[in-house]
Amino acid sequence: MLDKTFDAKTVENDLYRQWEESGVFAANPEGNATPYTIMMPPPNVTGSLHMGHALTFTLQDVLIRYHRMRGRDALWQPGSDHAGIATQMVVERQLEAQGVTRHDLGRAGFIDKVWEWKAQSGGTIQRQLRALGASADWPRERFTMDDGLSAAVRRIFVMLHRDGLIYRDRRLVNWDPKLHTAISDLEVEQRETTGKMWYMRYPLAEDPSRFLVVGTTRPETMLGDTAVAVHPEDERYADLIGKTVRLPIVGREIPIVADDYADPEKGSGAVKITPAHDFNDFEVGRRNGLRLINIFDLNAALRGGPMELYVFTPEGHTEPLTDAAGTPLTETLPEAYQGLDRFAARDKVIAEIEAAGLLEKIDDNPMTVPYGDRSGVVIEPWLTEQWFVDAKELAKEPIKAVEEGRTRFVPTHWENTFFEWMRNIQPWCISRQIWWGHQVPAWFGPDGTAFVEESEEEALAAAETHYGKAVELVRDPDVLDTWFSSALWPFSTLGWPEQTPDLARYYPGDVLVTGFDIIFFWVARMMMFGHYAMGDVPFRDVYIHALVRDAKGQKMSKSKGNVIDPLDLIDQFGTDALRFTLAALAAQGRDIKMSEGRVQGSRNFATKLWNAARFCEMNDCRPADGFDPAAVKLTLNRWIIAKADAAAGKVAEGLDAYRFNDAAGAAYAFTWNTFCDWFVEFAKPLLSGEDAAARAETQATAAWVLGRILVLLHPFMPYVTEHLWQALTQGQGGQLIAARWPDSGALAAPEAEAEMDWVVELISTIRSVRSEMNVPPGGRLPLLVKDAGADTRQRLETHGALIERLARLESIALVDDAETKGAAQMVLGEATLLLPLAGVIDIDQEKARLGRDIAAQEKEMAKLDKKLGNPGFLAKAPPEVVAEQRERLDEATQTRDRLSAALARLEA
RNA sequence: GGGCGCGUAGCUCAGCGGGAGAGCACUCGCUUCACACGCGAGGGGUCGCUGGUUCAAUCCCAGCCGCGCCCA
Repeated sequence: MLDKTFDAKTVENDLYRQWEESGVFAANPEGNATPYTIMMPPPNVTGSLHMGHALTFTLQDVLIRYHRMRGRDALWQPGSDHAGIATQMVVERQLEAQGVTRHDLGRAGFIDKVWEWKAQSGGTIQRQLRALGASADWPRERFTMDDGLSAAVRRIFVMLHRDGLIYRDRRLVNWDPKLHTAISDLEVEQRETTGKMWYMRYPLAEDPSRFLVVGTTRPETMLGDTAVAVHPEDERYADLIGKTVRLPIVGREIPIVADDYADPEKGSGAVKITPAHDFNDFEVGRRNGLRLINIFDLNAALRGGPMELYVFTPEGHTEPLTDAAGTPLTETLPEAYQGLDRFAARDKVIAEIEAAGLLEKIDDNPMTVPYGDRSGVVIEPWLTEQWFVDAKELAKEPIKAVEEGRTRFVPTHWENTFFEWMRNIQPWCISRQIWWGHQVPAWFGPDGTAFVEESEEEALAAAETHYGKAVELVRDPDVLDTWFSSALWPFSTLGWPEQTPDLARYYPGDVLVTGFDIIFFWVARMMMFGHYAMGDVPFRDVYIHALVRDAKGQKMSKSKGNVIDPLDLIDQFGTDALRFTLAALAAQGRDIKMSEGRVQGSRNFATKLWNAARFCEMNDCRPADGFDPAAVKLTLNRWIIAKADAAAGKVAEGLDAYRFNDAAGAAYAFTWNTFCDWFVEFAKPLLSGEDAAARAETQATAAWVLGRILVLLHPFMPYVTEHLWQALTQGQGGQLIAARWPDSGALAAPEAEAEMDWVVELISTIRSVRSEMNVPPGGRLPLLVKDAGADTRQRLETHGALIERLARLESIALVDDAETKGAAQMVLGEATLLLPLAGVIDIDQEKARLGRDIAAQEKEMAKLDKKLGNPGFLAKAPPEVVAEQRERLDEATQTRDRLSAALARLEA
């Protein structure tokens, strides 16, 4: 016997272990079934489960469980990524607590520490995923730093390099002065602030009494200015183009150039150009052949010693500027500035400019400032040599694939975001100046020539060929962006570069499920590398889900203190409740506002289901051997079977279209509002009645429908459904997770449906009037039915017992002409229902009620009359629509007439 | 400034060319033999505003107002 409520805590762990140990999560590469593949977006190894994870992994698990039940060979590939910067920071912080730096340990020693840390703390999220019920193929779990995946990184790096799609270049990168590494554009957060615009006067070299006023938000960079730009059509400055100004403080003579970048409307119309410290200025420098001077060191402090000068090559790259003898040319900053932090330098520059009378004015200026998303410090555009991926070239195939629908975004509007980014993509800086990650497979010879190979041996061999003798090589110390290895995930996890059977079978995946925030970081890059390495899309569909927010719609964040921990919700309401809530709220294109109340509602639903099962158990509703749902006799049973069949169709339709909310809603509505609210109540008289055949059929039907419900709800609520399945079949039904999802559509029964819908309406009508007339809930009344047609008579005959029970009637009688004095009257179809309420009924109240009903019908009639009186409507609307409106008018008219007759009788 | 999305019942949201829906909240009633994490009955909406297309607009189009996100 089942307990009174479902206690999630007592069953979840055991059931999960049972599933996992039975091997049902595993893909079956040897089988004949068509694969269904989802590559789990690998969570960060330092991560722990937050609400966003809970959503994304719930939806993936729903899909995986659904398709597994449909008979597909489901592969859900789990794993995690090594999160280069984040992990290195975590481990460094730990070391710091012991007073040790990574430099004390050395590179190899530090990396050992990271692996130690991973062994201890790296499995957190995998445990939490299990708590969430995630049915991933755990023995296949991969980590981006695994040997195989690392080999894949080296292989594709070498391939891309040979194809010229990876190259080394000296250009501006986003430099994080705290972490001492380059980061990609995507790792830079643009924050809105109100800064200042300082206007400085630069004296003309040939006439120091004349000035050019330049505006800047970063005065300290003036130390690296190599030009001033004005707009070519700006008449104010036309005569100055080609002349030079003398840079204050430094004394450098720099040209005045004409470039569209200078906006005549903005400030003075003249703009200082610092090509080594601003992305826009870099482009101006390239167009105008300007010099570059890198004035900052890796801490973004002003440099001490001599600073090299660079120039642009005709190809747009940069190279050191040398004298005729090939000796690099340098400059040195004024001594007072050397070693100053960038912000201290700013103050000093302004003070000195002001003291020299060269400060024109200072304005407030709304602007965006770049911050490192990991370090939180202001990012410095910095001139340095890095490895880049030619993203523009690699983007071509993915763009085509989306244009041609070979990869489909759901909802489709994310295509725009994807196209927008992919068509304007910049070179991707992939090298990082940290230790934890895949070290760049490049070795440098004595003259700086790079040998890019998969191993040191190959590099040495290549170098020997190149130099004609064996030489010593130094490996590039940098590592690759974590996303570089994550981009290989859809095929590296399947064994690539080996041509494994798994790779042939499970690539490409069916769907990638993720949030929009990593479309660029990850989705786009998987598509680039997938096409490059595999010649095909990495997945057919990309389902982009919403962000989970708090109940007020605010983004959850630790600093706001509004984070809801999914594990707390699981603890309070059970995993099924959390999962069902997330799925039911996952409507396309709208963010999810999570609140405890919603989860509580889902918990209540689980309890409702539990109690329905308990009812079945108490009434000996057990699955019958050889039960054929198409062969049942009783209308009631044919009706609920048809409804269950339709519900299965709706759930499947929802899931097939990634409409999780529709799917969850359909299962919920059928379970609660059809099965529990009506069928169970209808079944009661039969289950306790004398007719053994009817009882047996109803028991078997109830068990069958409950089984269907468990199947339909299993993807959403795996624990309670599995537990009930095994309890109700007493272990004879196997595991629900491995049960077959039903085909639907073959069990429709329109006549049974019409009949039972009529019964429902009859009971509802009587209940409504009882309530309105304040009939005591326990009081049983006789029901008189006037003008009943053949169908009505037959239906009353068939369902009399349950109508009496649910409408609380003492009897049902057919009458020709009834004593209506003191009776409440209702119209249902052709028949009029009378509830004699002599002594109870307030005649005036009843008249008013009938009057309201009549008015409502007449309002409807007026609306339909108007529509049907419109010649345009009759001429242009589809005939079936016109017919439907006519029918509705007829119905309303007849109902109105019967209500009027009832009113007349009351007044007689 | 560019792009995307959203304004429907008190709240959170479905619906998206032909009868305004759900959950929660609210009101009233209920020890009805599965369930008070429940049962029954209700109240509540010029479907942001203004135009247009259409026989017909909450739904399609345009503009406006308000809100959010992304990018510059």
